Amino acid sequence: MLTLQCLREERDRVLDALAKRHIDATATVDQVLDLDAKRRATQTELDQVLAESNSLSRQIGGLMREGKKAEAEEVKAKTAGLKAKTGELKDAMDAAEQELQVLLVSLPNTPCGLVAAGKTPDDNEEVFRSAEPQAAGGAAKPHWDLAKEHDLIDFDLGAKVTGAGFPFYKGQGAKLQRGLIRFFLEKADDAGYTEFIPPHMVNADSGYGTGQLPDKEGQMYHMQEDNLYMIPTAEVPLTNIYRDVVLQAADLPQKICGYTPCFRREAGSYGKDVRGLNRLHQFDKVEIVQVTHPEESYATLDTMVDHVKGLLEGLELPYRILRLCGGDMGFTSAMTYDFEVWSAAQERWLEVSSVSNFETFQANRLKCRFKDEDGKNKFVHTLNGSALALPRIVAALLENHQDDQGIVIPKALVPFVGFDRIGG
RNA sequence: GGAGAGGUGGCCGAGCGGCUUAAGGCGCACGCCUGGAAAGCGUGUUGGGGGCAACCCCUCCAGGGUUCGAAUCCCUGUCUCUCCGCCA
Repeated sequence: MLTLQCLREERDRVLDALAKRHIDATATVDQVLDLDAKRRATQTELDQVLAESNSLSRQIGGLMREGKKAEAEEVKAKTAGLKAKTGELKDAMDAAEQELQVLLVSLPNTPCGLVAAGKTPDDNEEVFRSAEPQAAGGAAKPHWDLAKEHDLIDFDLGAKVTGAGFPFYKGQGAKLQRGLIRFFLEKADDAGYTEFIPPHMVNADSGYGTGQLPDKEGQMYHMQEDNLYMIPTAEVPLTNIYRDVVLQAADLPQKICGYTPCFRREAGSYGKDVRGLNRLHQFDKVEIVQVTHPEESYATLDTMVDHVKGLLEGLELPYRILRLCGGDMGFTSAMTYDFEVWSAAQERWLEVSSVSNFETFQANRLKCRFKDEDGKNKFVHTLNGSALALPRIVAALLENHQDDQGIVIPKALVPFVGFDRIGG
């Protein structure tokens, strides 16, 4: 959520930035500023009435103590009408505040200066590309065939037991999952991230804190009975650790990570690129999260990008990095880098990681602050990144590292999975 | 699921409907004292909002209610703890 202060002081900059998302927020922002002014005027008036009411009550208290009952009754008469008035003003305040909140929550984050104004994924800027993918020349088998051939993943069984998009991993396929998770967690540990195993369900406050609610309500599985949400990413429980927290400047940066399964309804995307591991309702992911000083966050974003690069290089996969354009960026992000790996059989790029700086957008909702040099509480910046999401990595590993007999496991991964090839 | 107890500042811990605009202690910060320190003394120490400012308002788990006045009384919710039941 954008801060009121920012809208008040930098209205034009905010509007320009939001224009990169192809949103004309002029009407909304001006309405916010109008409501804000109204709210403040009402508050001033309310404060005056409350001050008078408090003062009279104190007088009555004093008189009662001295036993001057008649005089107390006289003062009491003066309080008539004050209550109705405070009630009215409070209602006006609440109404203005609620309206304000609805509008504020509807505004996405402002893209940072480097972000281009494009509209579609085609307008994303490629900022890095690894060694060229090998031209398979149509010989490469798709991962769903390889998975079946080597009995690694059973999609039909998942469909029977749960539904489409919930596969079973078997034998070496299961070991590969477990090995990849360990590989990613060890690398995060080496980079100084503290590991957490968070809950896989969260309450509505947490969903709101990281921005899934109310914007993406329909994308999460909801347990109606207990009003809990299955996490769509570890970002939600991990970042919400910092909800309602005031940190010391010396505590920054906070670096944490965690492995969780992720649950996504993917409503509205049926039939689109859903073959094999391309799009699942449940998948595994290791997430890295940092909470930083506002001046450090973009340098931190670069180190997180480097971390993910290191992982993909360890897996010897061809990949590229995109800086998302305004039109393709998530609601809460100020800048996002997407990582895509090459699918040798599908002959297209698959997104495997998204690394974002949210600046104060989440911190404002989370009320996560730190005490700055002057002892004042200021909002931190939050960042996160997938490091990494498993299914498409598995797809790319199978497709890119296949040979005549089976699949070669990249050297760096061998100690974690416990074998150096599948098949053959 | 049943029964009971309880949520007060950074922490501990008092709190009779009005001298509580939250006692006292610990911790922390600053100052005095000291050759330096400890002790001692003094001052400050939740967060949010309004006002150019003096200052004012809100904040004792959350939301309602009673009252001129609520940390205190009533209702609802929530979380924690103890016991019983069930259970990996």
